Amino acid sequence: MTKVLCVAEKPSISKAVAGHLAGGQFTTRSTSNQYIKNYCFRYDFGPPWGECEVVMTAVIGHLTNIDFAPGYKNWSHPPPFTLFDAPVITLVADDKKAIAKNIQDQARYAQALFIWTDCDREGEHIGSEIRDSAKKGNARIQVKRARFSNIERAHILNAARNLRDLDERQANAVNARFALDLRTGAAFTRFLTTNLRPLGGPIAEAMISYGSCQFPTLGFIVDQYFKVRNFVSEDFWSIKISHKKDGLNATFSWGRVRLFDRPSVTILFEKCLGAKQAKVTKVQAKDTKKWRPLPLTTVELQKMATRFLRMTGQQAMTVAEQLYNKGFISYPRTETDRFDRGIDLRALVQKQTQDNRWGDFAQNLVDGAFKQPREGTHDDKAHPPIHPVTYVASTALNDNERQLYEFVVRRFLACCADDARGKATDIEIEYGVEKFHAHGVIVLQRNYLDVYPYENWTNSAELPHFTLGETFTPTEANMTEGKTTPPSYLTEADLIALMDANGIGTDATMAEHIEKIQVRGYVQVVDSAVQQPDQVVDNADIEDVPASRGGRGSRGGRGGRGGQGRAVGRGGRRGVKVFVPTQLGVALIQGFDGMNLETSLSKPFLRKEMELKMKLICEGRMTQEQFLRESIHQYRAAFDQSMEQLDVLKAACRRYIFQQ
DNA sequence: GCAAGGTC
Repeated sequence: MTKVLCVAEKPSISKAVAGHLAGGQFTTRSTSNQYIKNYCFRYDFGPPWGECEVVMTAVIGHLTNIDFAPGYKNWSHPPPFTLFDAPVITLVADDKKAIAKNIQDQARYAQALFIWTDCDREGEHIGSEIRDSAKKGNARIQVKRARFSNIERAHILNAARNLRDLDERQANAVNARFALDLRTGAAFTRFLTTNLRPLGGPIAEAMISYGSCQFPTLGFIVDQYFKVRNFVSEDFWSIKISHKKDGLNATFSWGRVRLFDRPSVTILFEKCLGAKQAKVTKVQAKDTKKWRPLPLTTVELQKMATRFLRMTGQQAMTVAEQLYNKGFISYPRTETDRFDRGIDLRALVQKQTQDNRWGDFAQNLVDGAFKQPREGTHDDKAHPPIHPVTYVASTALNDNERQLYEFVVRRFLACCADDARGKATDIEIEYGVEKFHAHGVIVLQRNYLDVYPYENWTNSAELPHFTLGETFTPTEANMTEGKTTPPSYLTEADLIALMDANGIGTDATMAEHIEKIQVRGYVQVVDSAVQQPDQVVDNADIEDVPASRGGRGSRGGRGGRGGQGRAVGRGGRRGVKVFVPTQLGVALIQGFDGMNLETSLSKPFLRKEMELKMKLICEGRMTQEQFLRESIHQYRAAFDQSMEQLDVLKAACRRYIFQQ
């Protein structure tokens, strides 16, 4: 009988797949790694394999790592620039040796190796590592790969009958990234650390690292810092009308919103008052709805956890992993925001009916209110959206686990419920020559909102009844004045959103990068209520520094970030944690920006370009060698310029760290 | 002692 070795990317998958293939009939053998088990069973893979004796096992992520050859361990000799073309070696990490050995040993007895790693780029690369280990034990072993994106039984059985080949290109793309990140990271880190430490003071013993993800992340925070500091507040004036009728109040806002010139507003306001009567020019009532949320991705989970659960992204991921490892929720690292049609969502909803917090809501879904969730546009083809897989009572969980599990469940139930529905009314009036409008919503059916307290429909005010052509004298008409407010610093949710939009890091690593730049002393987390108040137009010395994205508060300045932020009052949001750069963080970004490198290291573009080139490798339109030649050349040029202009960097450090 | 990517 054909003997087959199956290897998954993580222990949980090997267990789940073995369970499906063996139909529960397998024997378990432990290995010398405490997390890895070998599952033995029989399975018919169909032609050409037929009935096989199977050993199913796993790795724990990547098996190997790359490093420089021994002659390049010293930080100053040979000089860092040599790292751009120093020889690198691939090694099995110490803590992975037993895992690699297990695969090598098992391969000896097998005619075929079936790889069950995640179906993404990293998974393809891990597959190639598994293959290399297996071939050390059995050079002639045949290698195949299963393609699957969830661990539903039917899906897994289908994958087992339709084995493919490993995608060498994707593995190569990952190889290329590894090599480039190592060379650039090590070269710049050694260069910065050895050259800036002599300046003394707080950085005398600091490790000053560069990384293709940590620097752009720091860049976002420094950018925002200058946007806040360079913000110039402007006075504006507006007109507000309100009218009481039938015991209800309607507030009308001005068609021009606001103007930055007081005399003009005064004249317009007086014209309004002179008209005495306002006339209703439009009455529109229409059905409206507030959309239920999309299925949950990692990025969204982190954003929500930092906003509503008082956790950092890093904590949220740790807790999510615990819940996943205990079998309560699905795999927590996913970019996918759409469920495969094959997944039995109703069955998952059913499991939640026993809870005394959301059980009734779940029961109502089961009884007919269930709606197939909305489908987002992201699909990593490796994992489904995050969802609860079994019910767990809150008493079996610790505080953080309970909170996060509750969020995952509520989010899932909200996805499977109907949109909230309401009636929106828009009233437009003319008062003198000026137009004003009022908008009101009445919520008719809360639907998903009943199970999802993280959202509400708050702008819902019921308007009095108006008829077209009706005239009235407003109860109140006022000229108001205000000041544009500065944008606020980035919250962790903002930062994660920026990283996501710019392709910095992956779902699994974003939180780590944010953590890293704190550990390095580049940024700090502070309470926005403490930081915010005095951030308007002080420090004339940096007045001339252009904020790179968006610039100063524009006329009508919305006080948002990138156009999508909430307008935040001058006092900031009390208790909200925000990121501000340290003097070192500002010095590094200003220093690098001051050197005017052809390719900026503090902006996300370089990383984006690398992602693009990795895609080209995957599509066969670029080779790994070509990628490395071009990218290394590019970074090498930036490195040479940095060496030449080291003084600019040092000056920035002196200026920001020593205030000279 | 350096990166970023897996996963425990």
